[in-house]
Amino acid sequence: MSGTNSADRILAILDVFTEERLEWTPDELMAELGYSRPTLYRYIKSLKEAGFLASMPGGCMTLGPRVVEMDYLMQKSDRLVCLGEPYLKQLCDDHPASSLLVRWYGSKLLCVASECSTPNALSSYPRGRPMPLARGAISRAIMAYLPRRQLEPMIAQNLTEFASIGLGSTSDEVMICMKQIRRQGVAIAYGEVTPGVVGIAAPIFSDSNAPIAALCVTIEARETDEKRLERISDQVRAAAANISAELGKYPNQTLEEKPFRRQA
Amino acid sequence: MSGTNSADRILAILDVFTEERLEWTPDELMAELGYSRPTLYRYIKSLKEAGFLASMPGGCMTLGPRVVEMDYLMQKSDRLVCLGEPYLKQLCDDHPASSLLVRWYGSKLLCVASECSTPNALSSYPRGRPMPLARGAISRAIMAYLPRRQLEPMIAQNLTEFASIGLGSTSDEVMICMKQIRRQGVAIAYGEVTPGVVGIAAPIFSDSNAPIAALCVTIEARETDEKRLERISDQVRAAAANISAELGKYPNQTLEEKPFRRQA
DNA sequence: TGATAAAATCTCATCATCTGAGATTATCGT
DNA sequence: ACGATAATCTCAGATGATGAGATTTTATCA
Repeated sequence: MSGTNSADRILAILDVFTEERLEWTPDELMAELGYSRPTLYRYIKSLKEAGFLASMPGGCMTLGPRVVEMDYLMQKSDRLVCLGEPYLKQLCDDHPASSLLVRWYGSKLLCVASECSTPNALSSYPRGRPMPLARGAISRAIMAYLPRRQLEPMIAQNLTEFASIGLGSTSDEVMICMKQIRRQGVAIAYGEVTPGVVGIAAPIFSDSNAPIAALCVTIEARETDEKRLERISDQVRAAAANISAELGKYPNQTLEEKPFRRQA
Repeated sequence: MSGTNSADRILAILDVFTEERLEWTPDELMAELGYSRPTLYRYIKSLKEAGFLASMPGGCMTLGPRVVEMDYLMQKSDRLVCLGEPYLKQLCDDHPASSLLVRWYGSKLLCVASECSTPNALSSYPRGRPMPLARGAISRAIMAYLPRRQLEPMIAQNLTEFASIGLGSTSDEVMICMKQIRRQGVAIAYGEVTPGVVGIAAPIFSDSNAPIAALCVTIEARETDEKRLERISDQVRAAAANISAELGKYPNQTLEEKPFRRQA
């Protein structure tokens, strides 16, 4: 929880900047957060110096340039994105579809790269857009490969959700579905996230064989058929496998420096 | 400066995540930052809960999903970006060039949107890429419209830089250049940022008439001539004026709520 | 599966530093 | 230059941050 220590109180300031409200005056922030004037200004000063906030002409505060820069940094240095982008392009060339690369953050799924070959903006998923955690091909492609210890409580927690999709009403039934996904190498979901849109996703693994992301193609159900679906599945499976292999092949420099446990 | 208060110490953690080094183990962070183990873990916990950090499989820390989400939020809700994007596209359709929208953050210039109609990646400026503060058409297009109080110390500080570009060796001479930019409505720079590339930039104003951004077209010098340069200048000037006008026309909701000074 | 090592968290006494009311100074608009 | 608002400073009190070491949790391997 947040609120007892100053670390959380500082970071809480950034929470109030939402889509509905991207500009706040110091007085409004005082009212919203309940901080005293000097305290708030102290916090703001730190956040401004770090670039997370910026003052607009007029005294209003907004999110600062550091946010944009950090995202750029992450994107540019993200080997998953760099390796994956050509595959996204290829998939969109081959099919009237969207293709996305989605990262698994333990408690969040976040699109980190996407391509789109249809003018329809509905099916486009730009970078930064969060994804539902317990719905859709992406989520399942990753979950199916999680170790039991992580998977089981997760299934238990979202059992009603799984039941409503029709994956099964008990944990065991859902586990069987997951096993089947593992056998197939892809997860397919019909209209779970967007009605009328099919999602085909395959997991991407880090060099330690943990699923860290998924490659997904979404396509209008009426644009596709059995045959194309199979072709897409094959391509997605292969692309995800390639990306995984490449991710392991050239490990980050930091991994070399990182002390290996059993080495010492 | 940072370091005496815990606010800065927490935010300092995020500073060590650079392009060269995007993964850190807690022990490495301890060594780098000099924090004790419990303290560091307390900080990490707060940052992880806020989503600014995420632990990778293996215990390494990376920047977290919140960064990407916040950027998405900023981009999606940024009226400057939304209004400007059609103009960027238009300019790239009309010329073999890059067009960018650059925000002025007081102490930083940051590209917030860009288009590119040439395959040459050199001249492409993706979102998030910082720009040099005292060089190029963009910087000058904005500076020329700053109030004297801000402009004069800035010129004094970067006088050698201006001299090397040939804008003048004294503050007064540089001020004359700025005046000329104001008369022309655009700033043009020949190869100041990238050799062989011309930049044409015009300022964008907030509703309170402060320059908050610039629209810029960059084009290879050999792709252009006097005539085209003039045409681009006209277009850039007009587009920037249109964006400024639109920015003022539909103010953010928050501006309405914001207490007006003279109203009370 | 259980043993073992490493990682992460907890405990707690000390004291540094955070806090907030009010005064003061800087900044802005006319 | 003036008046009004915004931002910072001062300072005493006390809250909450800190770090050494113990402990628990998690991961690794036989």
